[in-house]
Amino acid sequence: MTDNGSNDPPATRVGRPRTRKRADRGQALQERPSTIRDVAAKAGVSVATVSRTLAGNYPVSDETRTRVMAAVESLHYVVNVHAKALSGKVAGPVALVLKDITGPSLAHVAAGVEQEAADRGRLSLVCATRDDPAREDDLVQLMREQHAAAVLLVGGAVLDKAYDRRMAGYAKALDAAGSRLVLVGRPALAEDLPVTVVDYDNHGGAFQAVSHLLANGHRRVLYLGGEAAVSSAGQRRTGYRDALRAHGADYAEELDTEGTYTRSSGFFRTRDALRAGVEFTALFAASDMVALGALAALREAGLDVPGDVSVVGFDDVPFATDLTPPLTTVRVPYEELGRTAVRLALEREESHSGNDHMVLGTQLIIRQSVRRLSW
Amino acid sequence: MTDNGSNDPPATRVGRPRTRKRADRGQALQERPSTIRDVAAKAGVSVATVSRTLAGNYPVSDETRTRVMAAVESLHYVVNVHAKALSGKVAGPVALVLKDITGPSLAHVAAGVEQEAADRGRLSLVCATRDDPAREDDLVQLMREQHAAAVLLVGGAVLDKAYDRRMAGYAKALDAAGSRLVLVGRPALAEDLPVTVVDYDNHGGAFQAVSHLLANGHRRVLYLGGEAAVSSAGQRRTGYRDALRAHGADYAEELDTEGTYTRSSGFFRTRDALRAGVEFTALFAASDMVALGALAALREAGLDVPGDVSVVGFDDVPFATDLTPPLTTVRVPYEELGRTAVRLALEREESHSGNDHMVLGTQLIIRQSVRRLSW
DNA sequence: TGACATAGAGAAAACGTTTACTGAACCAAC
DNA sequence: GTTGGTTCAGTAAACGTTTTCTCTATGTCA
Repeated sequence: MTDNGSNDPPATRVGRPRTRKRADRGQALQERPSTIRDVAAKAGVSVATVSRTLAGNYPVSDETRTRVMAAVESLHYVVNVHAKALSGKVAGPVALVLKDITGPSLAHVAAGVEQEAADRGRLSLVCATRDDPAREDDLVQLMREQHAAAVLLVGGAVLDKAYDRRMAGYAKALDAAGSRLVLVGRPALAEDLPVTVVDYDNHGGAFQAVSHLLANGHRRVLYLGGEAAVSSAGQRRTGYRDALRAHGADYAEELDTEGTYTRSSGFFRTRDALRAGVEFTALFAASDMVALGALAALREAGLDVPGDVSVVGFDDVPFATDLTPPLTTVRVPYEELGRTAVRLALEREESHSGNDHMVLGTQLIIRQSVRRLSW
Repeated sequence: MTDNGSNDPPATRVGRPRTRKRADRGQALQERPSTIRDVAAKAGVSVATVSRTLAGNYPVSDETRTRVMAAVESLHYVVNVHAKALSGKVAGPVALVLKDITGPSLAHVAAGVEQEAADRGRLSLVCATRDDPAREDDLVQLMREQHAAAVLLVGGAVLDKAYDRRMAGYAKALDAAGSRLVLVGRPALAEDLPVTVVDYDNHGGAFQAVSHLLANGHRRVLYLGGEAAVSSAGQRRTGYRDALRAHGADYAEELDTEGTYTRSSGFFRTRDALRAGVEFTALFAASDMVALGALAALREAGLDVPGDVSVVGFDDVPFATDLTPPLTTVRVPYEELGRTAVRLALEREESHSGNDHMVLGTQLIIRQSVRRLSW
């Protein structure tokens, strides 16, 4: 025994036994992916040299480079991102949290996000909450662990009393983990928090749409609005009311309906209004899906659009132009929305400053579902 | 100097200087996310204990647990996935590579993939190639580095001569990195390779559609097919031809057209056929987008559907039921396609065996765009 | 009371990279 | 000839976890 305190001197790390399970046959059967060490061994150089050769930011002799590359090739070596990330060389992904990627507008937001992220060398993670608010919590937590550079919560916020508090929690938690919360298509929060908000002009869009109808001589405009609890629905409704007021048109309770942003809601509300004998010459649907349902109900009732009733939608879904008649609607720059969200978040990550709140404009697309009323 | 070979004994790791840049003010300003070590220090325990407390798979005294949890809470600690992955505790994500998430069918595949992946505790990465075949190479390479459990190449394969070779390369490269290539909505490869293929019955769908038209008395069916190079287009075209032959109907060159799966291609091909005086009482569009264009062209020509011309589409896009008239079309189980792809790949990852090739059936959805021809 | 299991905790190896230090070899300049 | 700068390569620390050993204390059972 020496006077060495412990019973065994810690073996130097160099010779540590690699427990690699090599397939004995030539078959690439269940072989564990090769590491930079394997490459180094095969090329007869150190791991540092391999790393530097691959990074290409350090002088390496031609001869060494050739040997390393050959080894990489023959071993099918591919760098392990986790190890790379651990030593601080990998930028975090962009995480997209939405209700359901299947909706036409959300898909466009997703496309914009993916594009901008890819252009900036980031990966995109997407997760659907499927309308389960509890899942939003889980997903934010998950993305925090993933060290996402930005976590985008897109659309469909239900503004209950806990909403602001919940978002504040997300913002702080994500900030502490080094990532940024981005609210897309949701209103800004009251409190001053580490959060980026990219929204679009719901009020203005509705105002434009209704103004267009009023300018065409309509006085009684049925409004098929969204649910009060959904953030965008409130703004669109206010846009509707403000437009009426601004043009001195009649407001009537019976014209101002509320329901979900779905086709069936549009269908039944329109049918109910017709059956109840509510009078209207035009109809503004708070989403194109709702407009779709309304068109079906009007058709069923034997009414012509725009002959008997004029219709304006909201969203400009891709097939709006293929409906009968082609639908006049409010275009929302969904793709731009996604792109902007990513851009703002990543710019802030780089420069630690920048714009935190942006509201994109909407545009009325005039097609053939509105008729000029002449008395 | 002692006889120690090196000039400095390597300091024991315990006391290594942590270069943590602590914000001096109370503000959580630019503070680096806290690690398990910080938690351990704050709780006055070892990192091992913290890890075990959080994993919950090892006995820990109540008192210790409380202290650890308090530290976790106050430091906003969140585990670092990269470190976790490095020590082998994280399952790889599912990677989805597609042309453009905006297309209605691809969005549904993506939704299916995301759902199945989430149900199995995996994340979903999505990347768009934007029709740039070179990007496919890059993305496969990227996903290999990400250690994705499965890499799904979805739809839109251009079958040039290099296609099989390219896929073979992907399959082998991914396999060597421990992940699985899955071809979704693409035909199987000739060679025996580590690849999973999930396709749907393009031939059968087209056969059904055309048979339906023939059964309704139509003899001359204009076919608006896809580009020969696209994998699904060839199969659908063969389905069209086989149905004609099976029912003893006429085949005519002028009826068998080729173009892209786009609305405008459908529009112009239909218009051209009408202008050229090609005779047909029915029309089969190889995609609903093409059908949309065809409907527009027919409307423009003052022809009624299905009064003058019957129309069948392919895909069953969500709004097919809202067209005028509601479109009879072939439904493809896109969501199921995505789910199955993920399922097969992950089952294979677990059990190292399982089904490698699956073809999902299609279904003819009869609506109101086909009229029975009576002579 | 001794043998032995068990609960609870710590030290340190291992995961696969990148990179800050070193160091050797070579060359140019004084 | 020393000095000093380049070029190229190796050693080992660092990244943040998990987990295998160890070890101590505290039982329990005969």
